[in-house]
Amino acid sequence: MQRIMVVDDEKKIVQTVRAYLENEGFKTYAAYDGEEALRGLAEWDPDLIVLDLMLPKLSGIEVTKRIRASSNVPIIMLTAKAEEADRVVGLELGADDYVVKPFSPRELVARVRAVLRRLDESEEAERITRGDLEIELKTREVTIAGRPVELTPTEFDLLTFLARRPGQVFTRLQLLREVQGYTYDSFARTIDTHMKNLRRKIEPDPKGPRYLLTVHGVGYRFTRGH
Amino acid sequence: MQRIMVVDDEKKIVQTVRAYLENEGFKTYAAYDGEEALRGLAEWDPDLIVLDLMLPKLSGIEVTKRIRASSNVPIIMLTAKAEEADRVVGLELGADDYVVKPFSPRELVARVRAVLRRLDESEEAERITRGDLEIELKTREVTIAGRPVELTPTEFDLLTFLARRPGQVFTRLQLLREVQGYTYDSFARTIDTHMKNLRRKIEPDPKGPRYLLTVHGVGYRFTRGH
DNA sequence: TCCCCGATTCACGCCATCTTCACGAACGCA
DNA sequence: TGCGTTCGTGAAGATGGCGTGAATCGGGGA
Repeated sequence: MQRIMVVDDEKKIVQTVRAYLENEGFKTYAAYDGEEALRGLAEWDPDLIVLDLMLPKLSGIEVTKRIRASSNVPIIMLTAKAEEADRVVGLELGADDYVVKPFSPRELVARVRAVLRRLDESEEAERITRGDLEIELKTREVTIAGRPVELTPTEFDLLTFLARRPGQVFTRLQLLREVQGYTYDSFARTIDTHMKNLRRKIEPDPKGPRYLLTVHGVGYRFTRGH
Repeated sequence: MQRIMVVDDEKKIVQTVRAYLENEGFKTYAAYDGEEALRGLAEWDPDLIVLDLMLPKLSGIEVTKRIRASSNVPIIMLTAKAEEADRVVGLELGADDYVVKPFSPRELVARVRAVLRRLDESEEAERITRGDLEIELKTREVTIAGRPVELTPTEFDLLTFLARRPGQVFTRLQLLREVQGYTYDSFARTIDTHMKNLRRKIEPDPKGPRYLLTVHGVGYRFTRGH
């Protein structure tokens, strides 16, 4: 689960943003001024920081500068319309995106997802190899022990998502959200069917899966070891 | 790291554009009039120039003319709507693309990437051969099993883009952007029609395509292997 | 100005894929 | 071991993506 630190001196904003992020499956932390933000970075090691530009004690700009001295954690800035010049400075200092106040929490969530996704695409290879399983991302080709396997779009996305994070357990709802955008009014057990179909296609013995493991009472995960 | 020179007399624009480009991993330089631009070219040897049309001392047109006297560096022009005539002159003089003010910095960044990528590709091969299909890049001639095929400009660009990257899957939006420059509100399924027409022209059996393959739920790709 | 060609948009029918559902099997706790 | 819960599965139905022909748009040339 990805960890987001929200930094703003307006408690109400922090509260709202956190609520939305938590609701989307992120773990969140709060900081209410620049000093807390820097402590929070050291202590929590968040995967992304949502940072207000106007902060007591240390300004957002200053905080960004100090963060960048030691870390590449992605930063999304919250700015008021009037602070355009500062926004530019923020980008120069290495903020990854910004959102103008007043913003809709949904938009912020979308940006957070976008930045994290962009990052993790750019960081990672073009091929995932896990034992006999190979996933070629650019061509969306999958082979098992060299033999090509035909997957539907959803199957491919699901497999790729899990195989990127071996060992990590996801609930059906999390997987649903990953795989079919974020519509939460669907039937979680749809995932079961995709798993069945995936197993049929990639598991030598679908009854005793080597790759796609069930975690009873929780969800699924891709095998850790091999 | 690629080097971009930004030329505009409005400091604010230069500042914003540089921030965005830097943020995307480019190294940037600034010039605030035509003379500085020419000095900058000699001094910094940039990989691409973003050039405003309206400049003090030397106009953008004049600057372009002088640059082209000695260099093939790609140029992207910034123009106001009203300067349409000049834009045409600019393109005739060898600008590689233009962006109309007011523009979104993101769009400009996209154009920069596109021009650099295009360049990069054109420097490689002069002919693409894939099975019976031959694409002559300089003359834009296409033959299938030796028989010449008439393609429209868009069809040619689309086919070439895909054939350069066999196996790689692209969404309709990616293809649209490639083929018709950057447009934010177009209809992705336009690509379907181009595909249909292309298939009609180059596929022996358009119903069972050998070259241009559909990836259901994702987009299209040129066949890998054969 | 009109004409023509190519690009774009649109509507519709078909079919791959996704979703839902029901029921029996497997699991895990006491 | 017994029982409630969760999971696997096959099949049926709903969804939505794709191919296509045809209408419309738009720009360049006669």
